[in-house]
Amino acid sequence: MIDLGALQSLRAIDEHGSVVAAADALGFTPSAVSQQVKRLEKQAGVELLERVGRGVLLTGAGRRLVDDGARLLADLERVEADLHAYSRTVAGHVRLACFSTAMRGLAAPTTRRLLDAHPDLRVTLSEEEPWDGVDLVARGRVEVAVAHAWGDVALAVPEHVVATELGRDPAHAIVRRDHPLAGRGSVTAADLANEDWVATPPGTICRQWLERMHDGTGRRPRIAHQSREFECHLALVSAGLGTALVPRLGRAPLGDDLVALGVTDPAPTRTVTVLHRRTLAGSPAVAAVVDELRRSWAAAA
Amino acid sequence: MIDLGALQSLRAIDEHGSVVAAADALGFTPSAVSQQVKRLEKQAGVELLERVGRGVLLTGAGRRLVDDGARLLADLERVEADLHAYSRTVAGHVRLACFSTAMRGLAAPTTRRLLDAHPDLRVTLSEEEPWDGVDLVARGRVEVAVAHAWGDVALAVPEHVVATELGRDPAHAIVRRDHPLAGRGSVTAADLANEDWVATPPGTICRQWLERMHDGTGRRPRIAHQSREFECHLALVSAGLGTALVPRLGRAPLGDDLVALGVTDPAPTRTVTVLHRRTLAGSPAVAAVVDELRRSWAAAA
DNA sequence: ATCGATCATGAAGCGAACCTACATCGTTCC
DNA sequence: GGAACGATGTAGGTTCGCTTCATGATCGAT
Repeated sequence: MIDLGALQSLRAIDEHGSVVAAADALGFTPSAVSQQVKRLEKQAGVELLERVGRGVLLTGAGRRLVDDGARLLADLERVEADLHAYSRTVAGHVRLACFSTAMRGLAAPTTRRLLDAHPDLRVTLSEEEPWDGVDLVARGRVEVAVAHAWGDVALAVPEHVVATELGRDPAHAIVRRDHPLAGRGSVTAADLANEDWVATPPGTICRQWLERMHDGTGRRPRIAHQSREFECHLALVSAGLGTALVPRLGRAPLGDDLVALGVTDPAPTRTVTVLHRRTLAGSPAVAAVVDELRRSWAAAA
Repeated sequence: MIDLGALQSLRAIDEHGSVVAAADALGFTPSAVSQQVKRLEKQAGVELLERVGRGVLLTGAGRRLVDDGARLLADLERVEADLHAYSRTVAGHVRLACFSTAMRGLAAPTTRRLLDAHPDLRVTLSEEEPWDGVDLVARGRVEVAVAHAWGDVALAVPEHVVATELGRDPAHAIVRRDHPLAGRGSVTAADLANEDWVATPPGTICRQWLERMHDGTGRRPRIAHQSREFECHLALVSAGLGTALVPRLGRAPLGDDLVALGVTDPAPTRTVTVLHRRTLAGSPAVAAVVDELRRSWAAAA
């Protein structure tokens, strides 16, 4: 790899016109500068200096190297300066992991605003299963994650990760307007014991919550249809094929034929939290992302 | 200044996920990699790694440095590769010094063609007094110069500079169509002994030649008007204010009212040469510039 | 809960890299 | 032709950086 110290010396020779002057400017002896260039020539396999008279001149390759290298050295200084300014500027690359509905309902508009407000900020979104969020943050694969936990169960996070609660996101029972319960503003879990359900696949958190909701009734929910996408749930309900339990966050607008019912006893709500490593709290970029997520949540509520 | 070796180590830690794995990949011991990062932290004044569990993770500043540094390291490799390819590609920066008329008549169109043919080539033109050309090349201030010497006097060049003759450029006597000599295809210096001259200022090469042309006649030329610009000479001749001795190279098209007369005994011609350092002959960029100049000259002749 | 394995990092020592001092050679100017 | 100047070799010493070894901390398994 090219030695940047030697490259600086070569540039100084070009700038000051002689090895002596360059050495003088750099605080070295002329011999040192001469040896640096010789080493550079050896590892590059090209002649860089040419003796003419009692001085030296850059060869073609030498000039080329100085021209290109000047940009390189300038870039290096810029990187160094940026690093020093790191704790004062919102810039750099923040990776943000979200579960599906938070991606649609929260992260997408938030990121749009962030990029508009901070031109030097780069945000990369990735959709991840909610239970992976904590791990991704803890292992440093992402800077920020949006995760959720159903009900009151606090999210278990390692000591070096900090979780900020955004708020609670309720799930509503979605029924057709011609459904017997459609007129009620809210219903209890017991009211829904006999529904045919459109559910997410077994093992998903939403599915588990649907089953938990039936714990008090003594029977299992009747799963008539299943789909990963809540958009499909709405379509199935619309077609009169069952009832769906759909989180508010990221839910598409309901058609005129559908009604969302609040559910209580127990209330199916999930707690949405933002996660980041404790040390990254000092990063203005991470702080900006977390702040904007909180602001977006508050604005939507 | 940031140590690029340490930067590579930091990147390896990010890539491989641990100090041990990074050291393994780089052929170092884990201790060495750890110490490199420590040094980097000290000189940057920022924490770059954070211990979590029995491993490490990049801090915010660390990630920033790795992101920015990756581009830097890639640039460095590109520069190195370009240097190795130097002797095979027409690229880089060539500075070309020209005297005024060669700039207009030769260098401008030639450079246009060069840039079109070689997108990675950069050419910088500078107008210089002709007698400076040799010096500029010899001292490495420009890569290529176009110079001229009047008559048969060969240009004196140092041993490490090579001069390539492009050809000879005649000066014509410019007279009005109603001038008594206008009908003759060519005239002798003696024919012109009684003209009123439009000349360049004293000390210029063109002025010297005008005086030399009168050596055989036993008298000095009558300088009626003087101007640095040959464009002005033509205008003055047009206005019937005298006769001008104007080189063919770079001469603007003559109006219908003007006639150019060839001159002999002695013939005022200058030899135009291209100059470059001997070692730069190996540079494809310099070779391309010289070749194209020769081609342009041949095409114009 | 304990032991062993894994990982990062410190201290000590050694080797190589790199700079200084000095000498030499070529060039230029007086 | 000699003196000054500039570049570059050589020898030597200092410093820097890697390895070895030891320590502390954490995680997983028995």
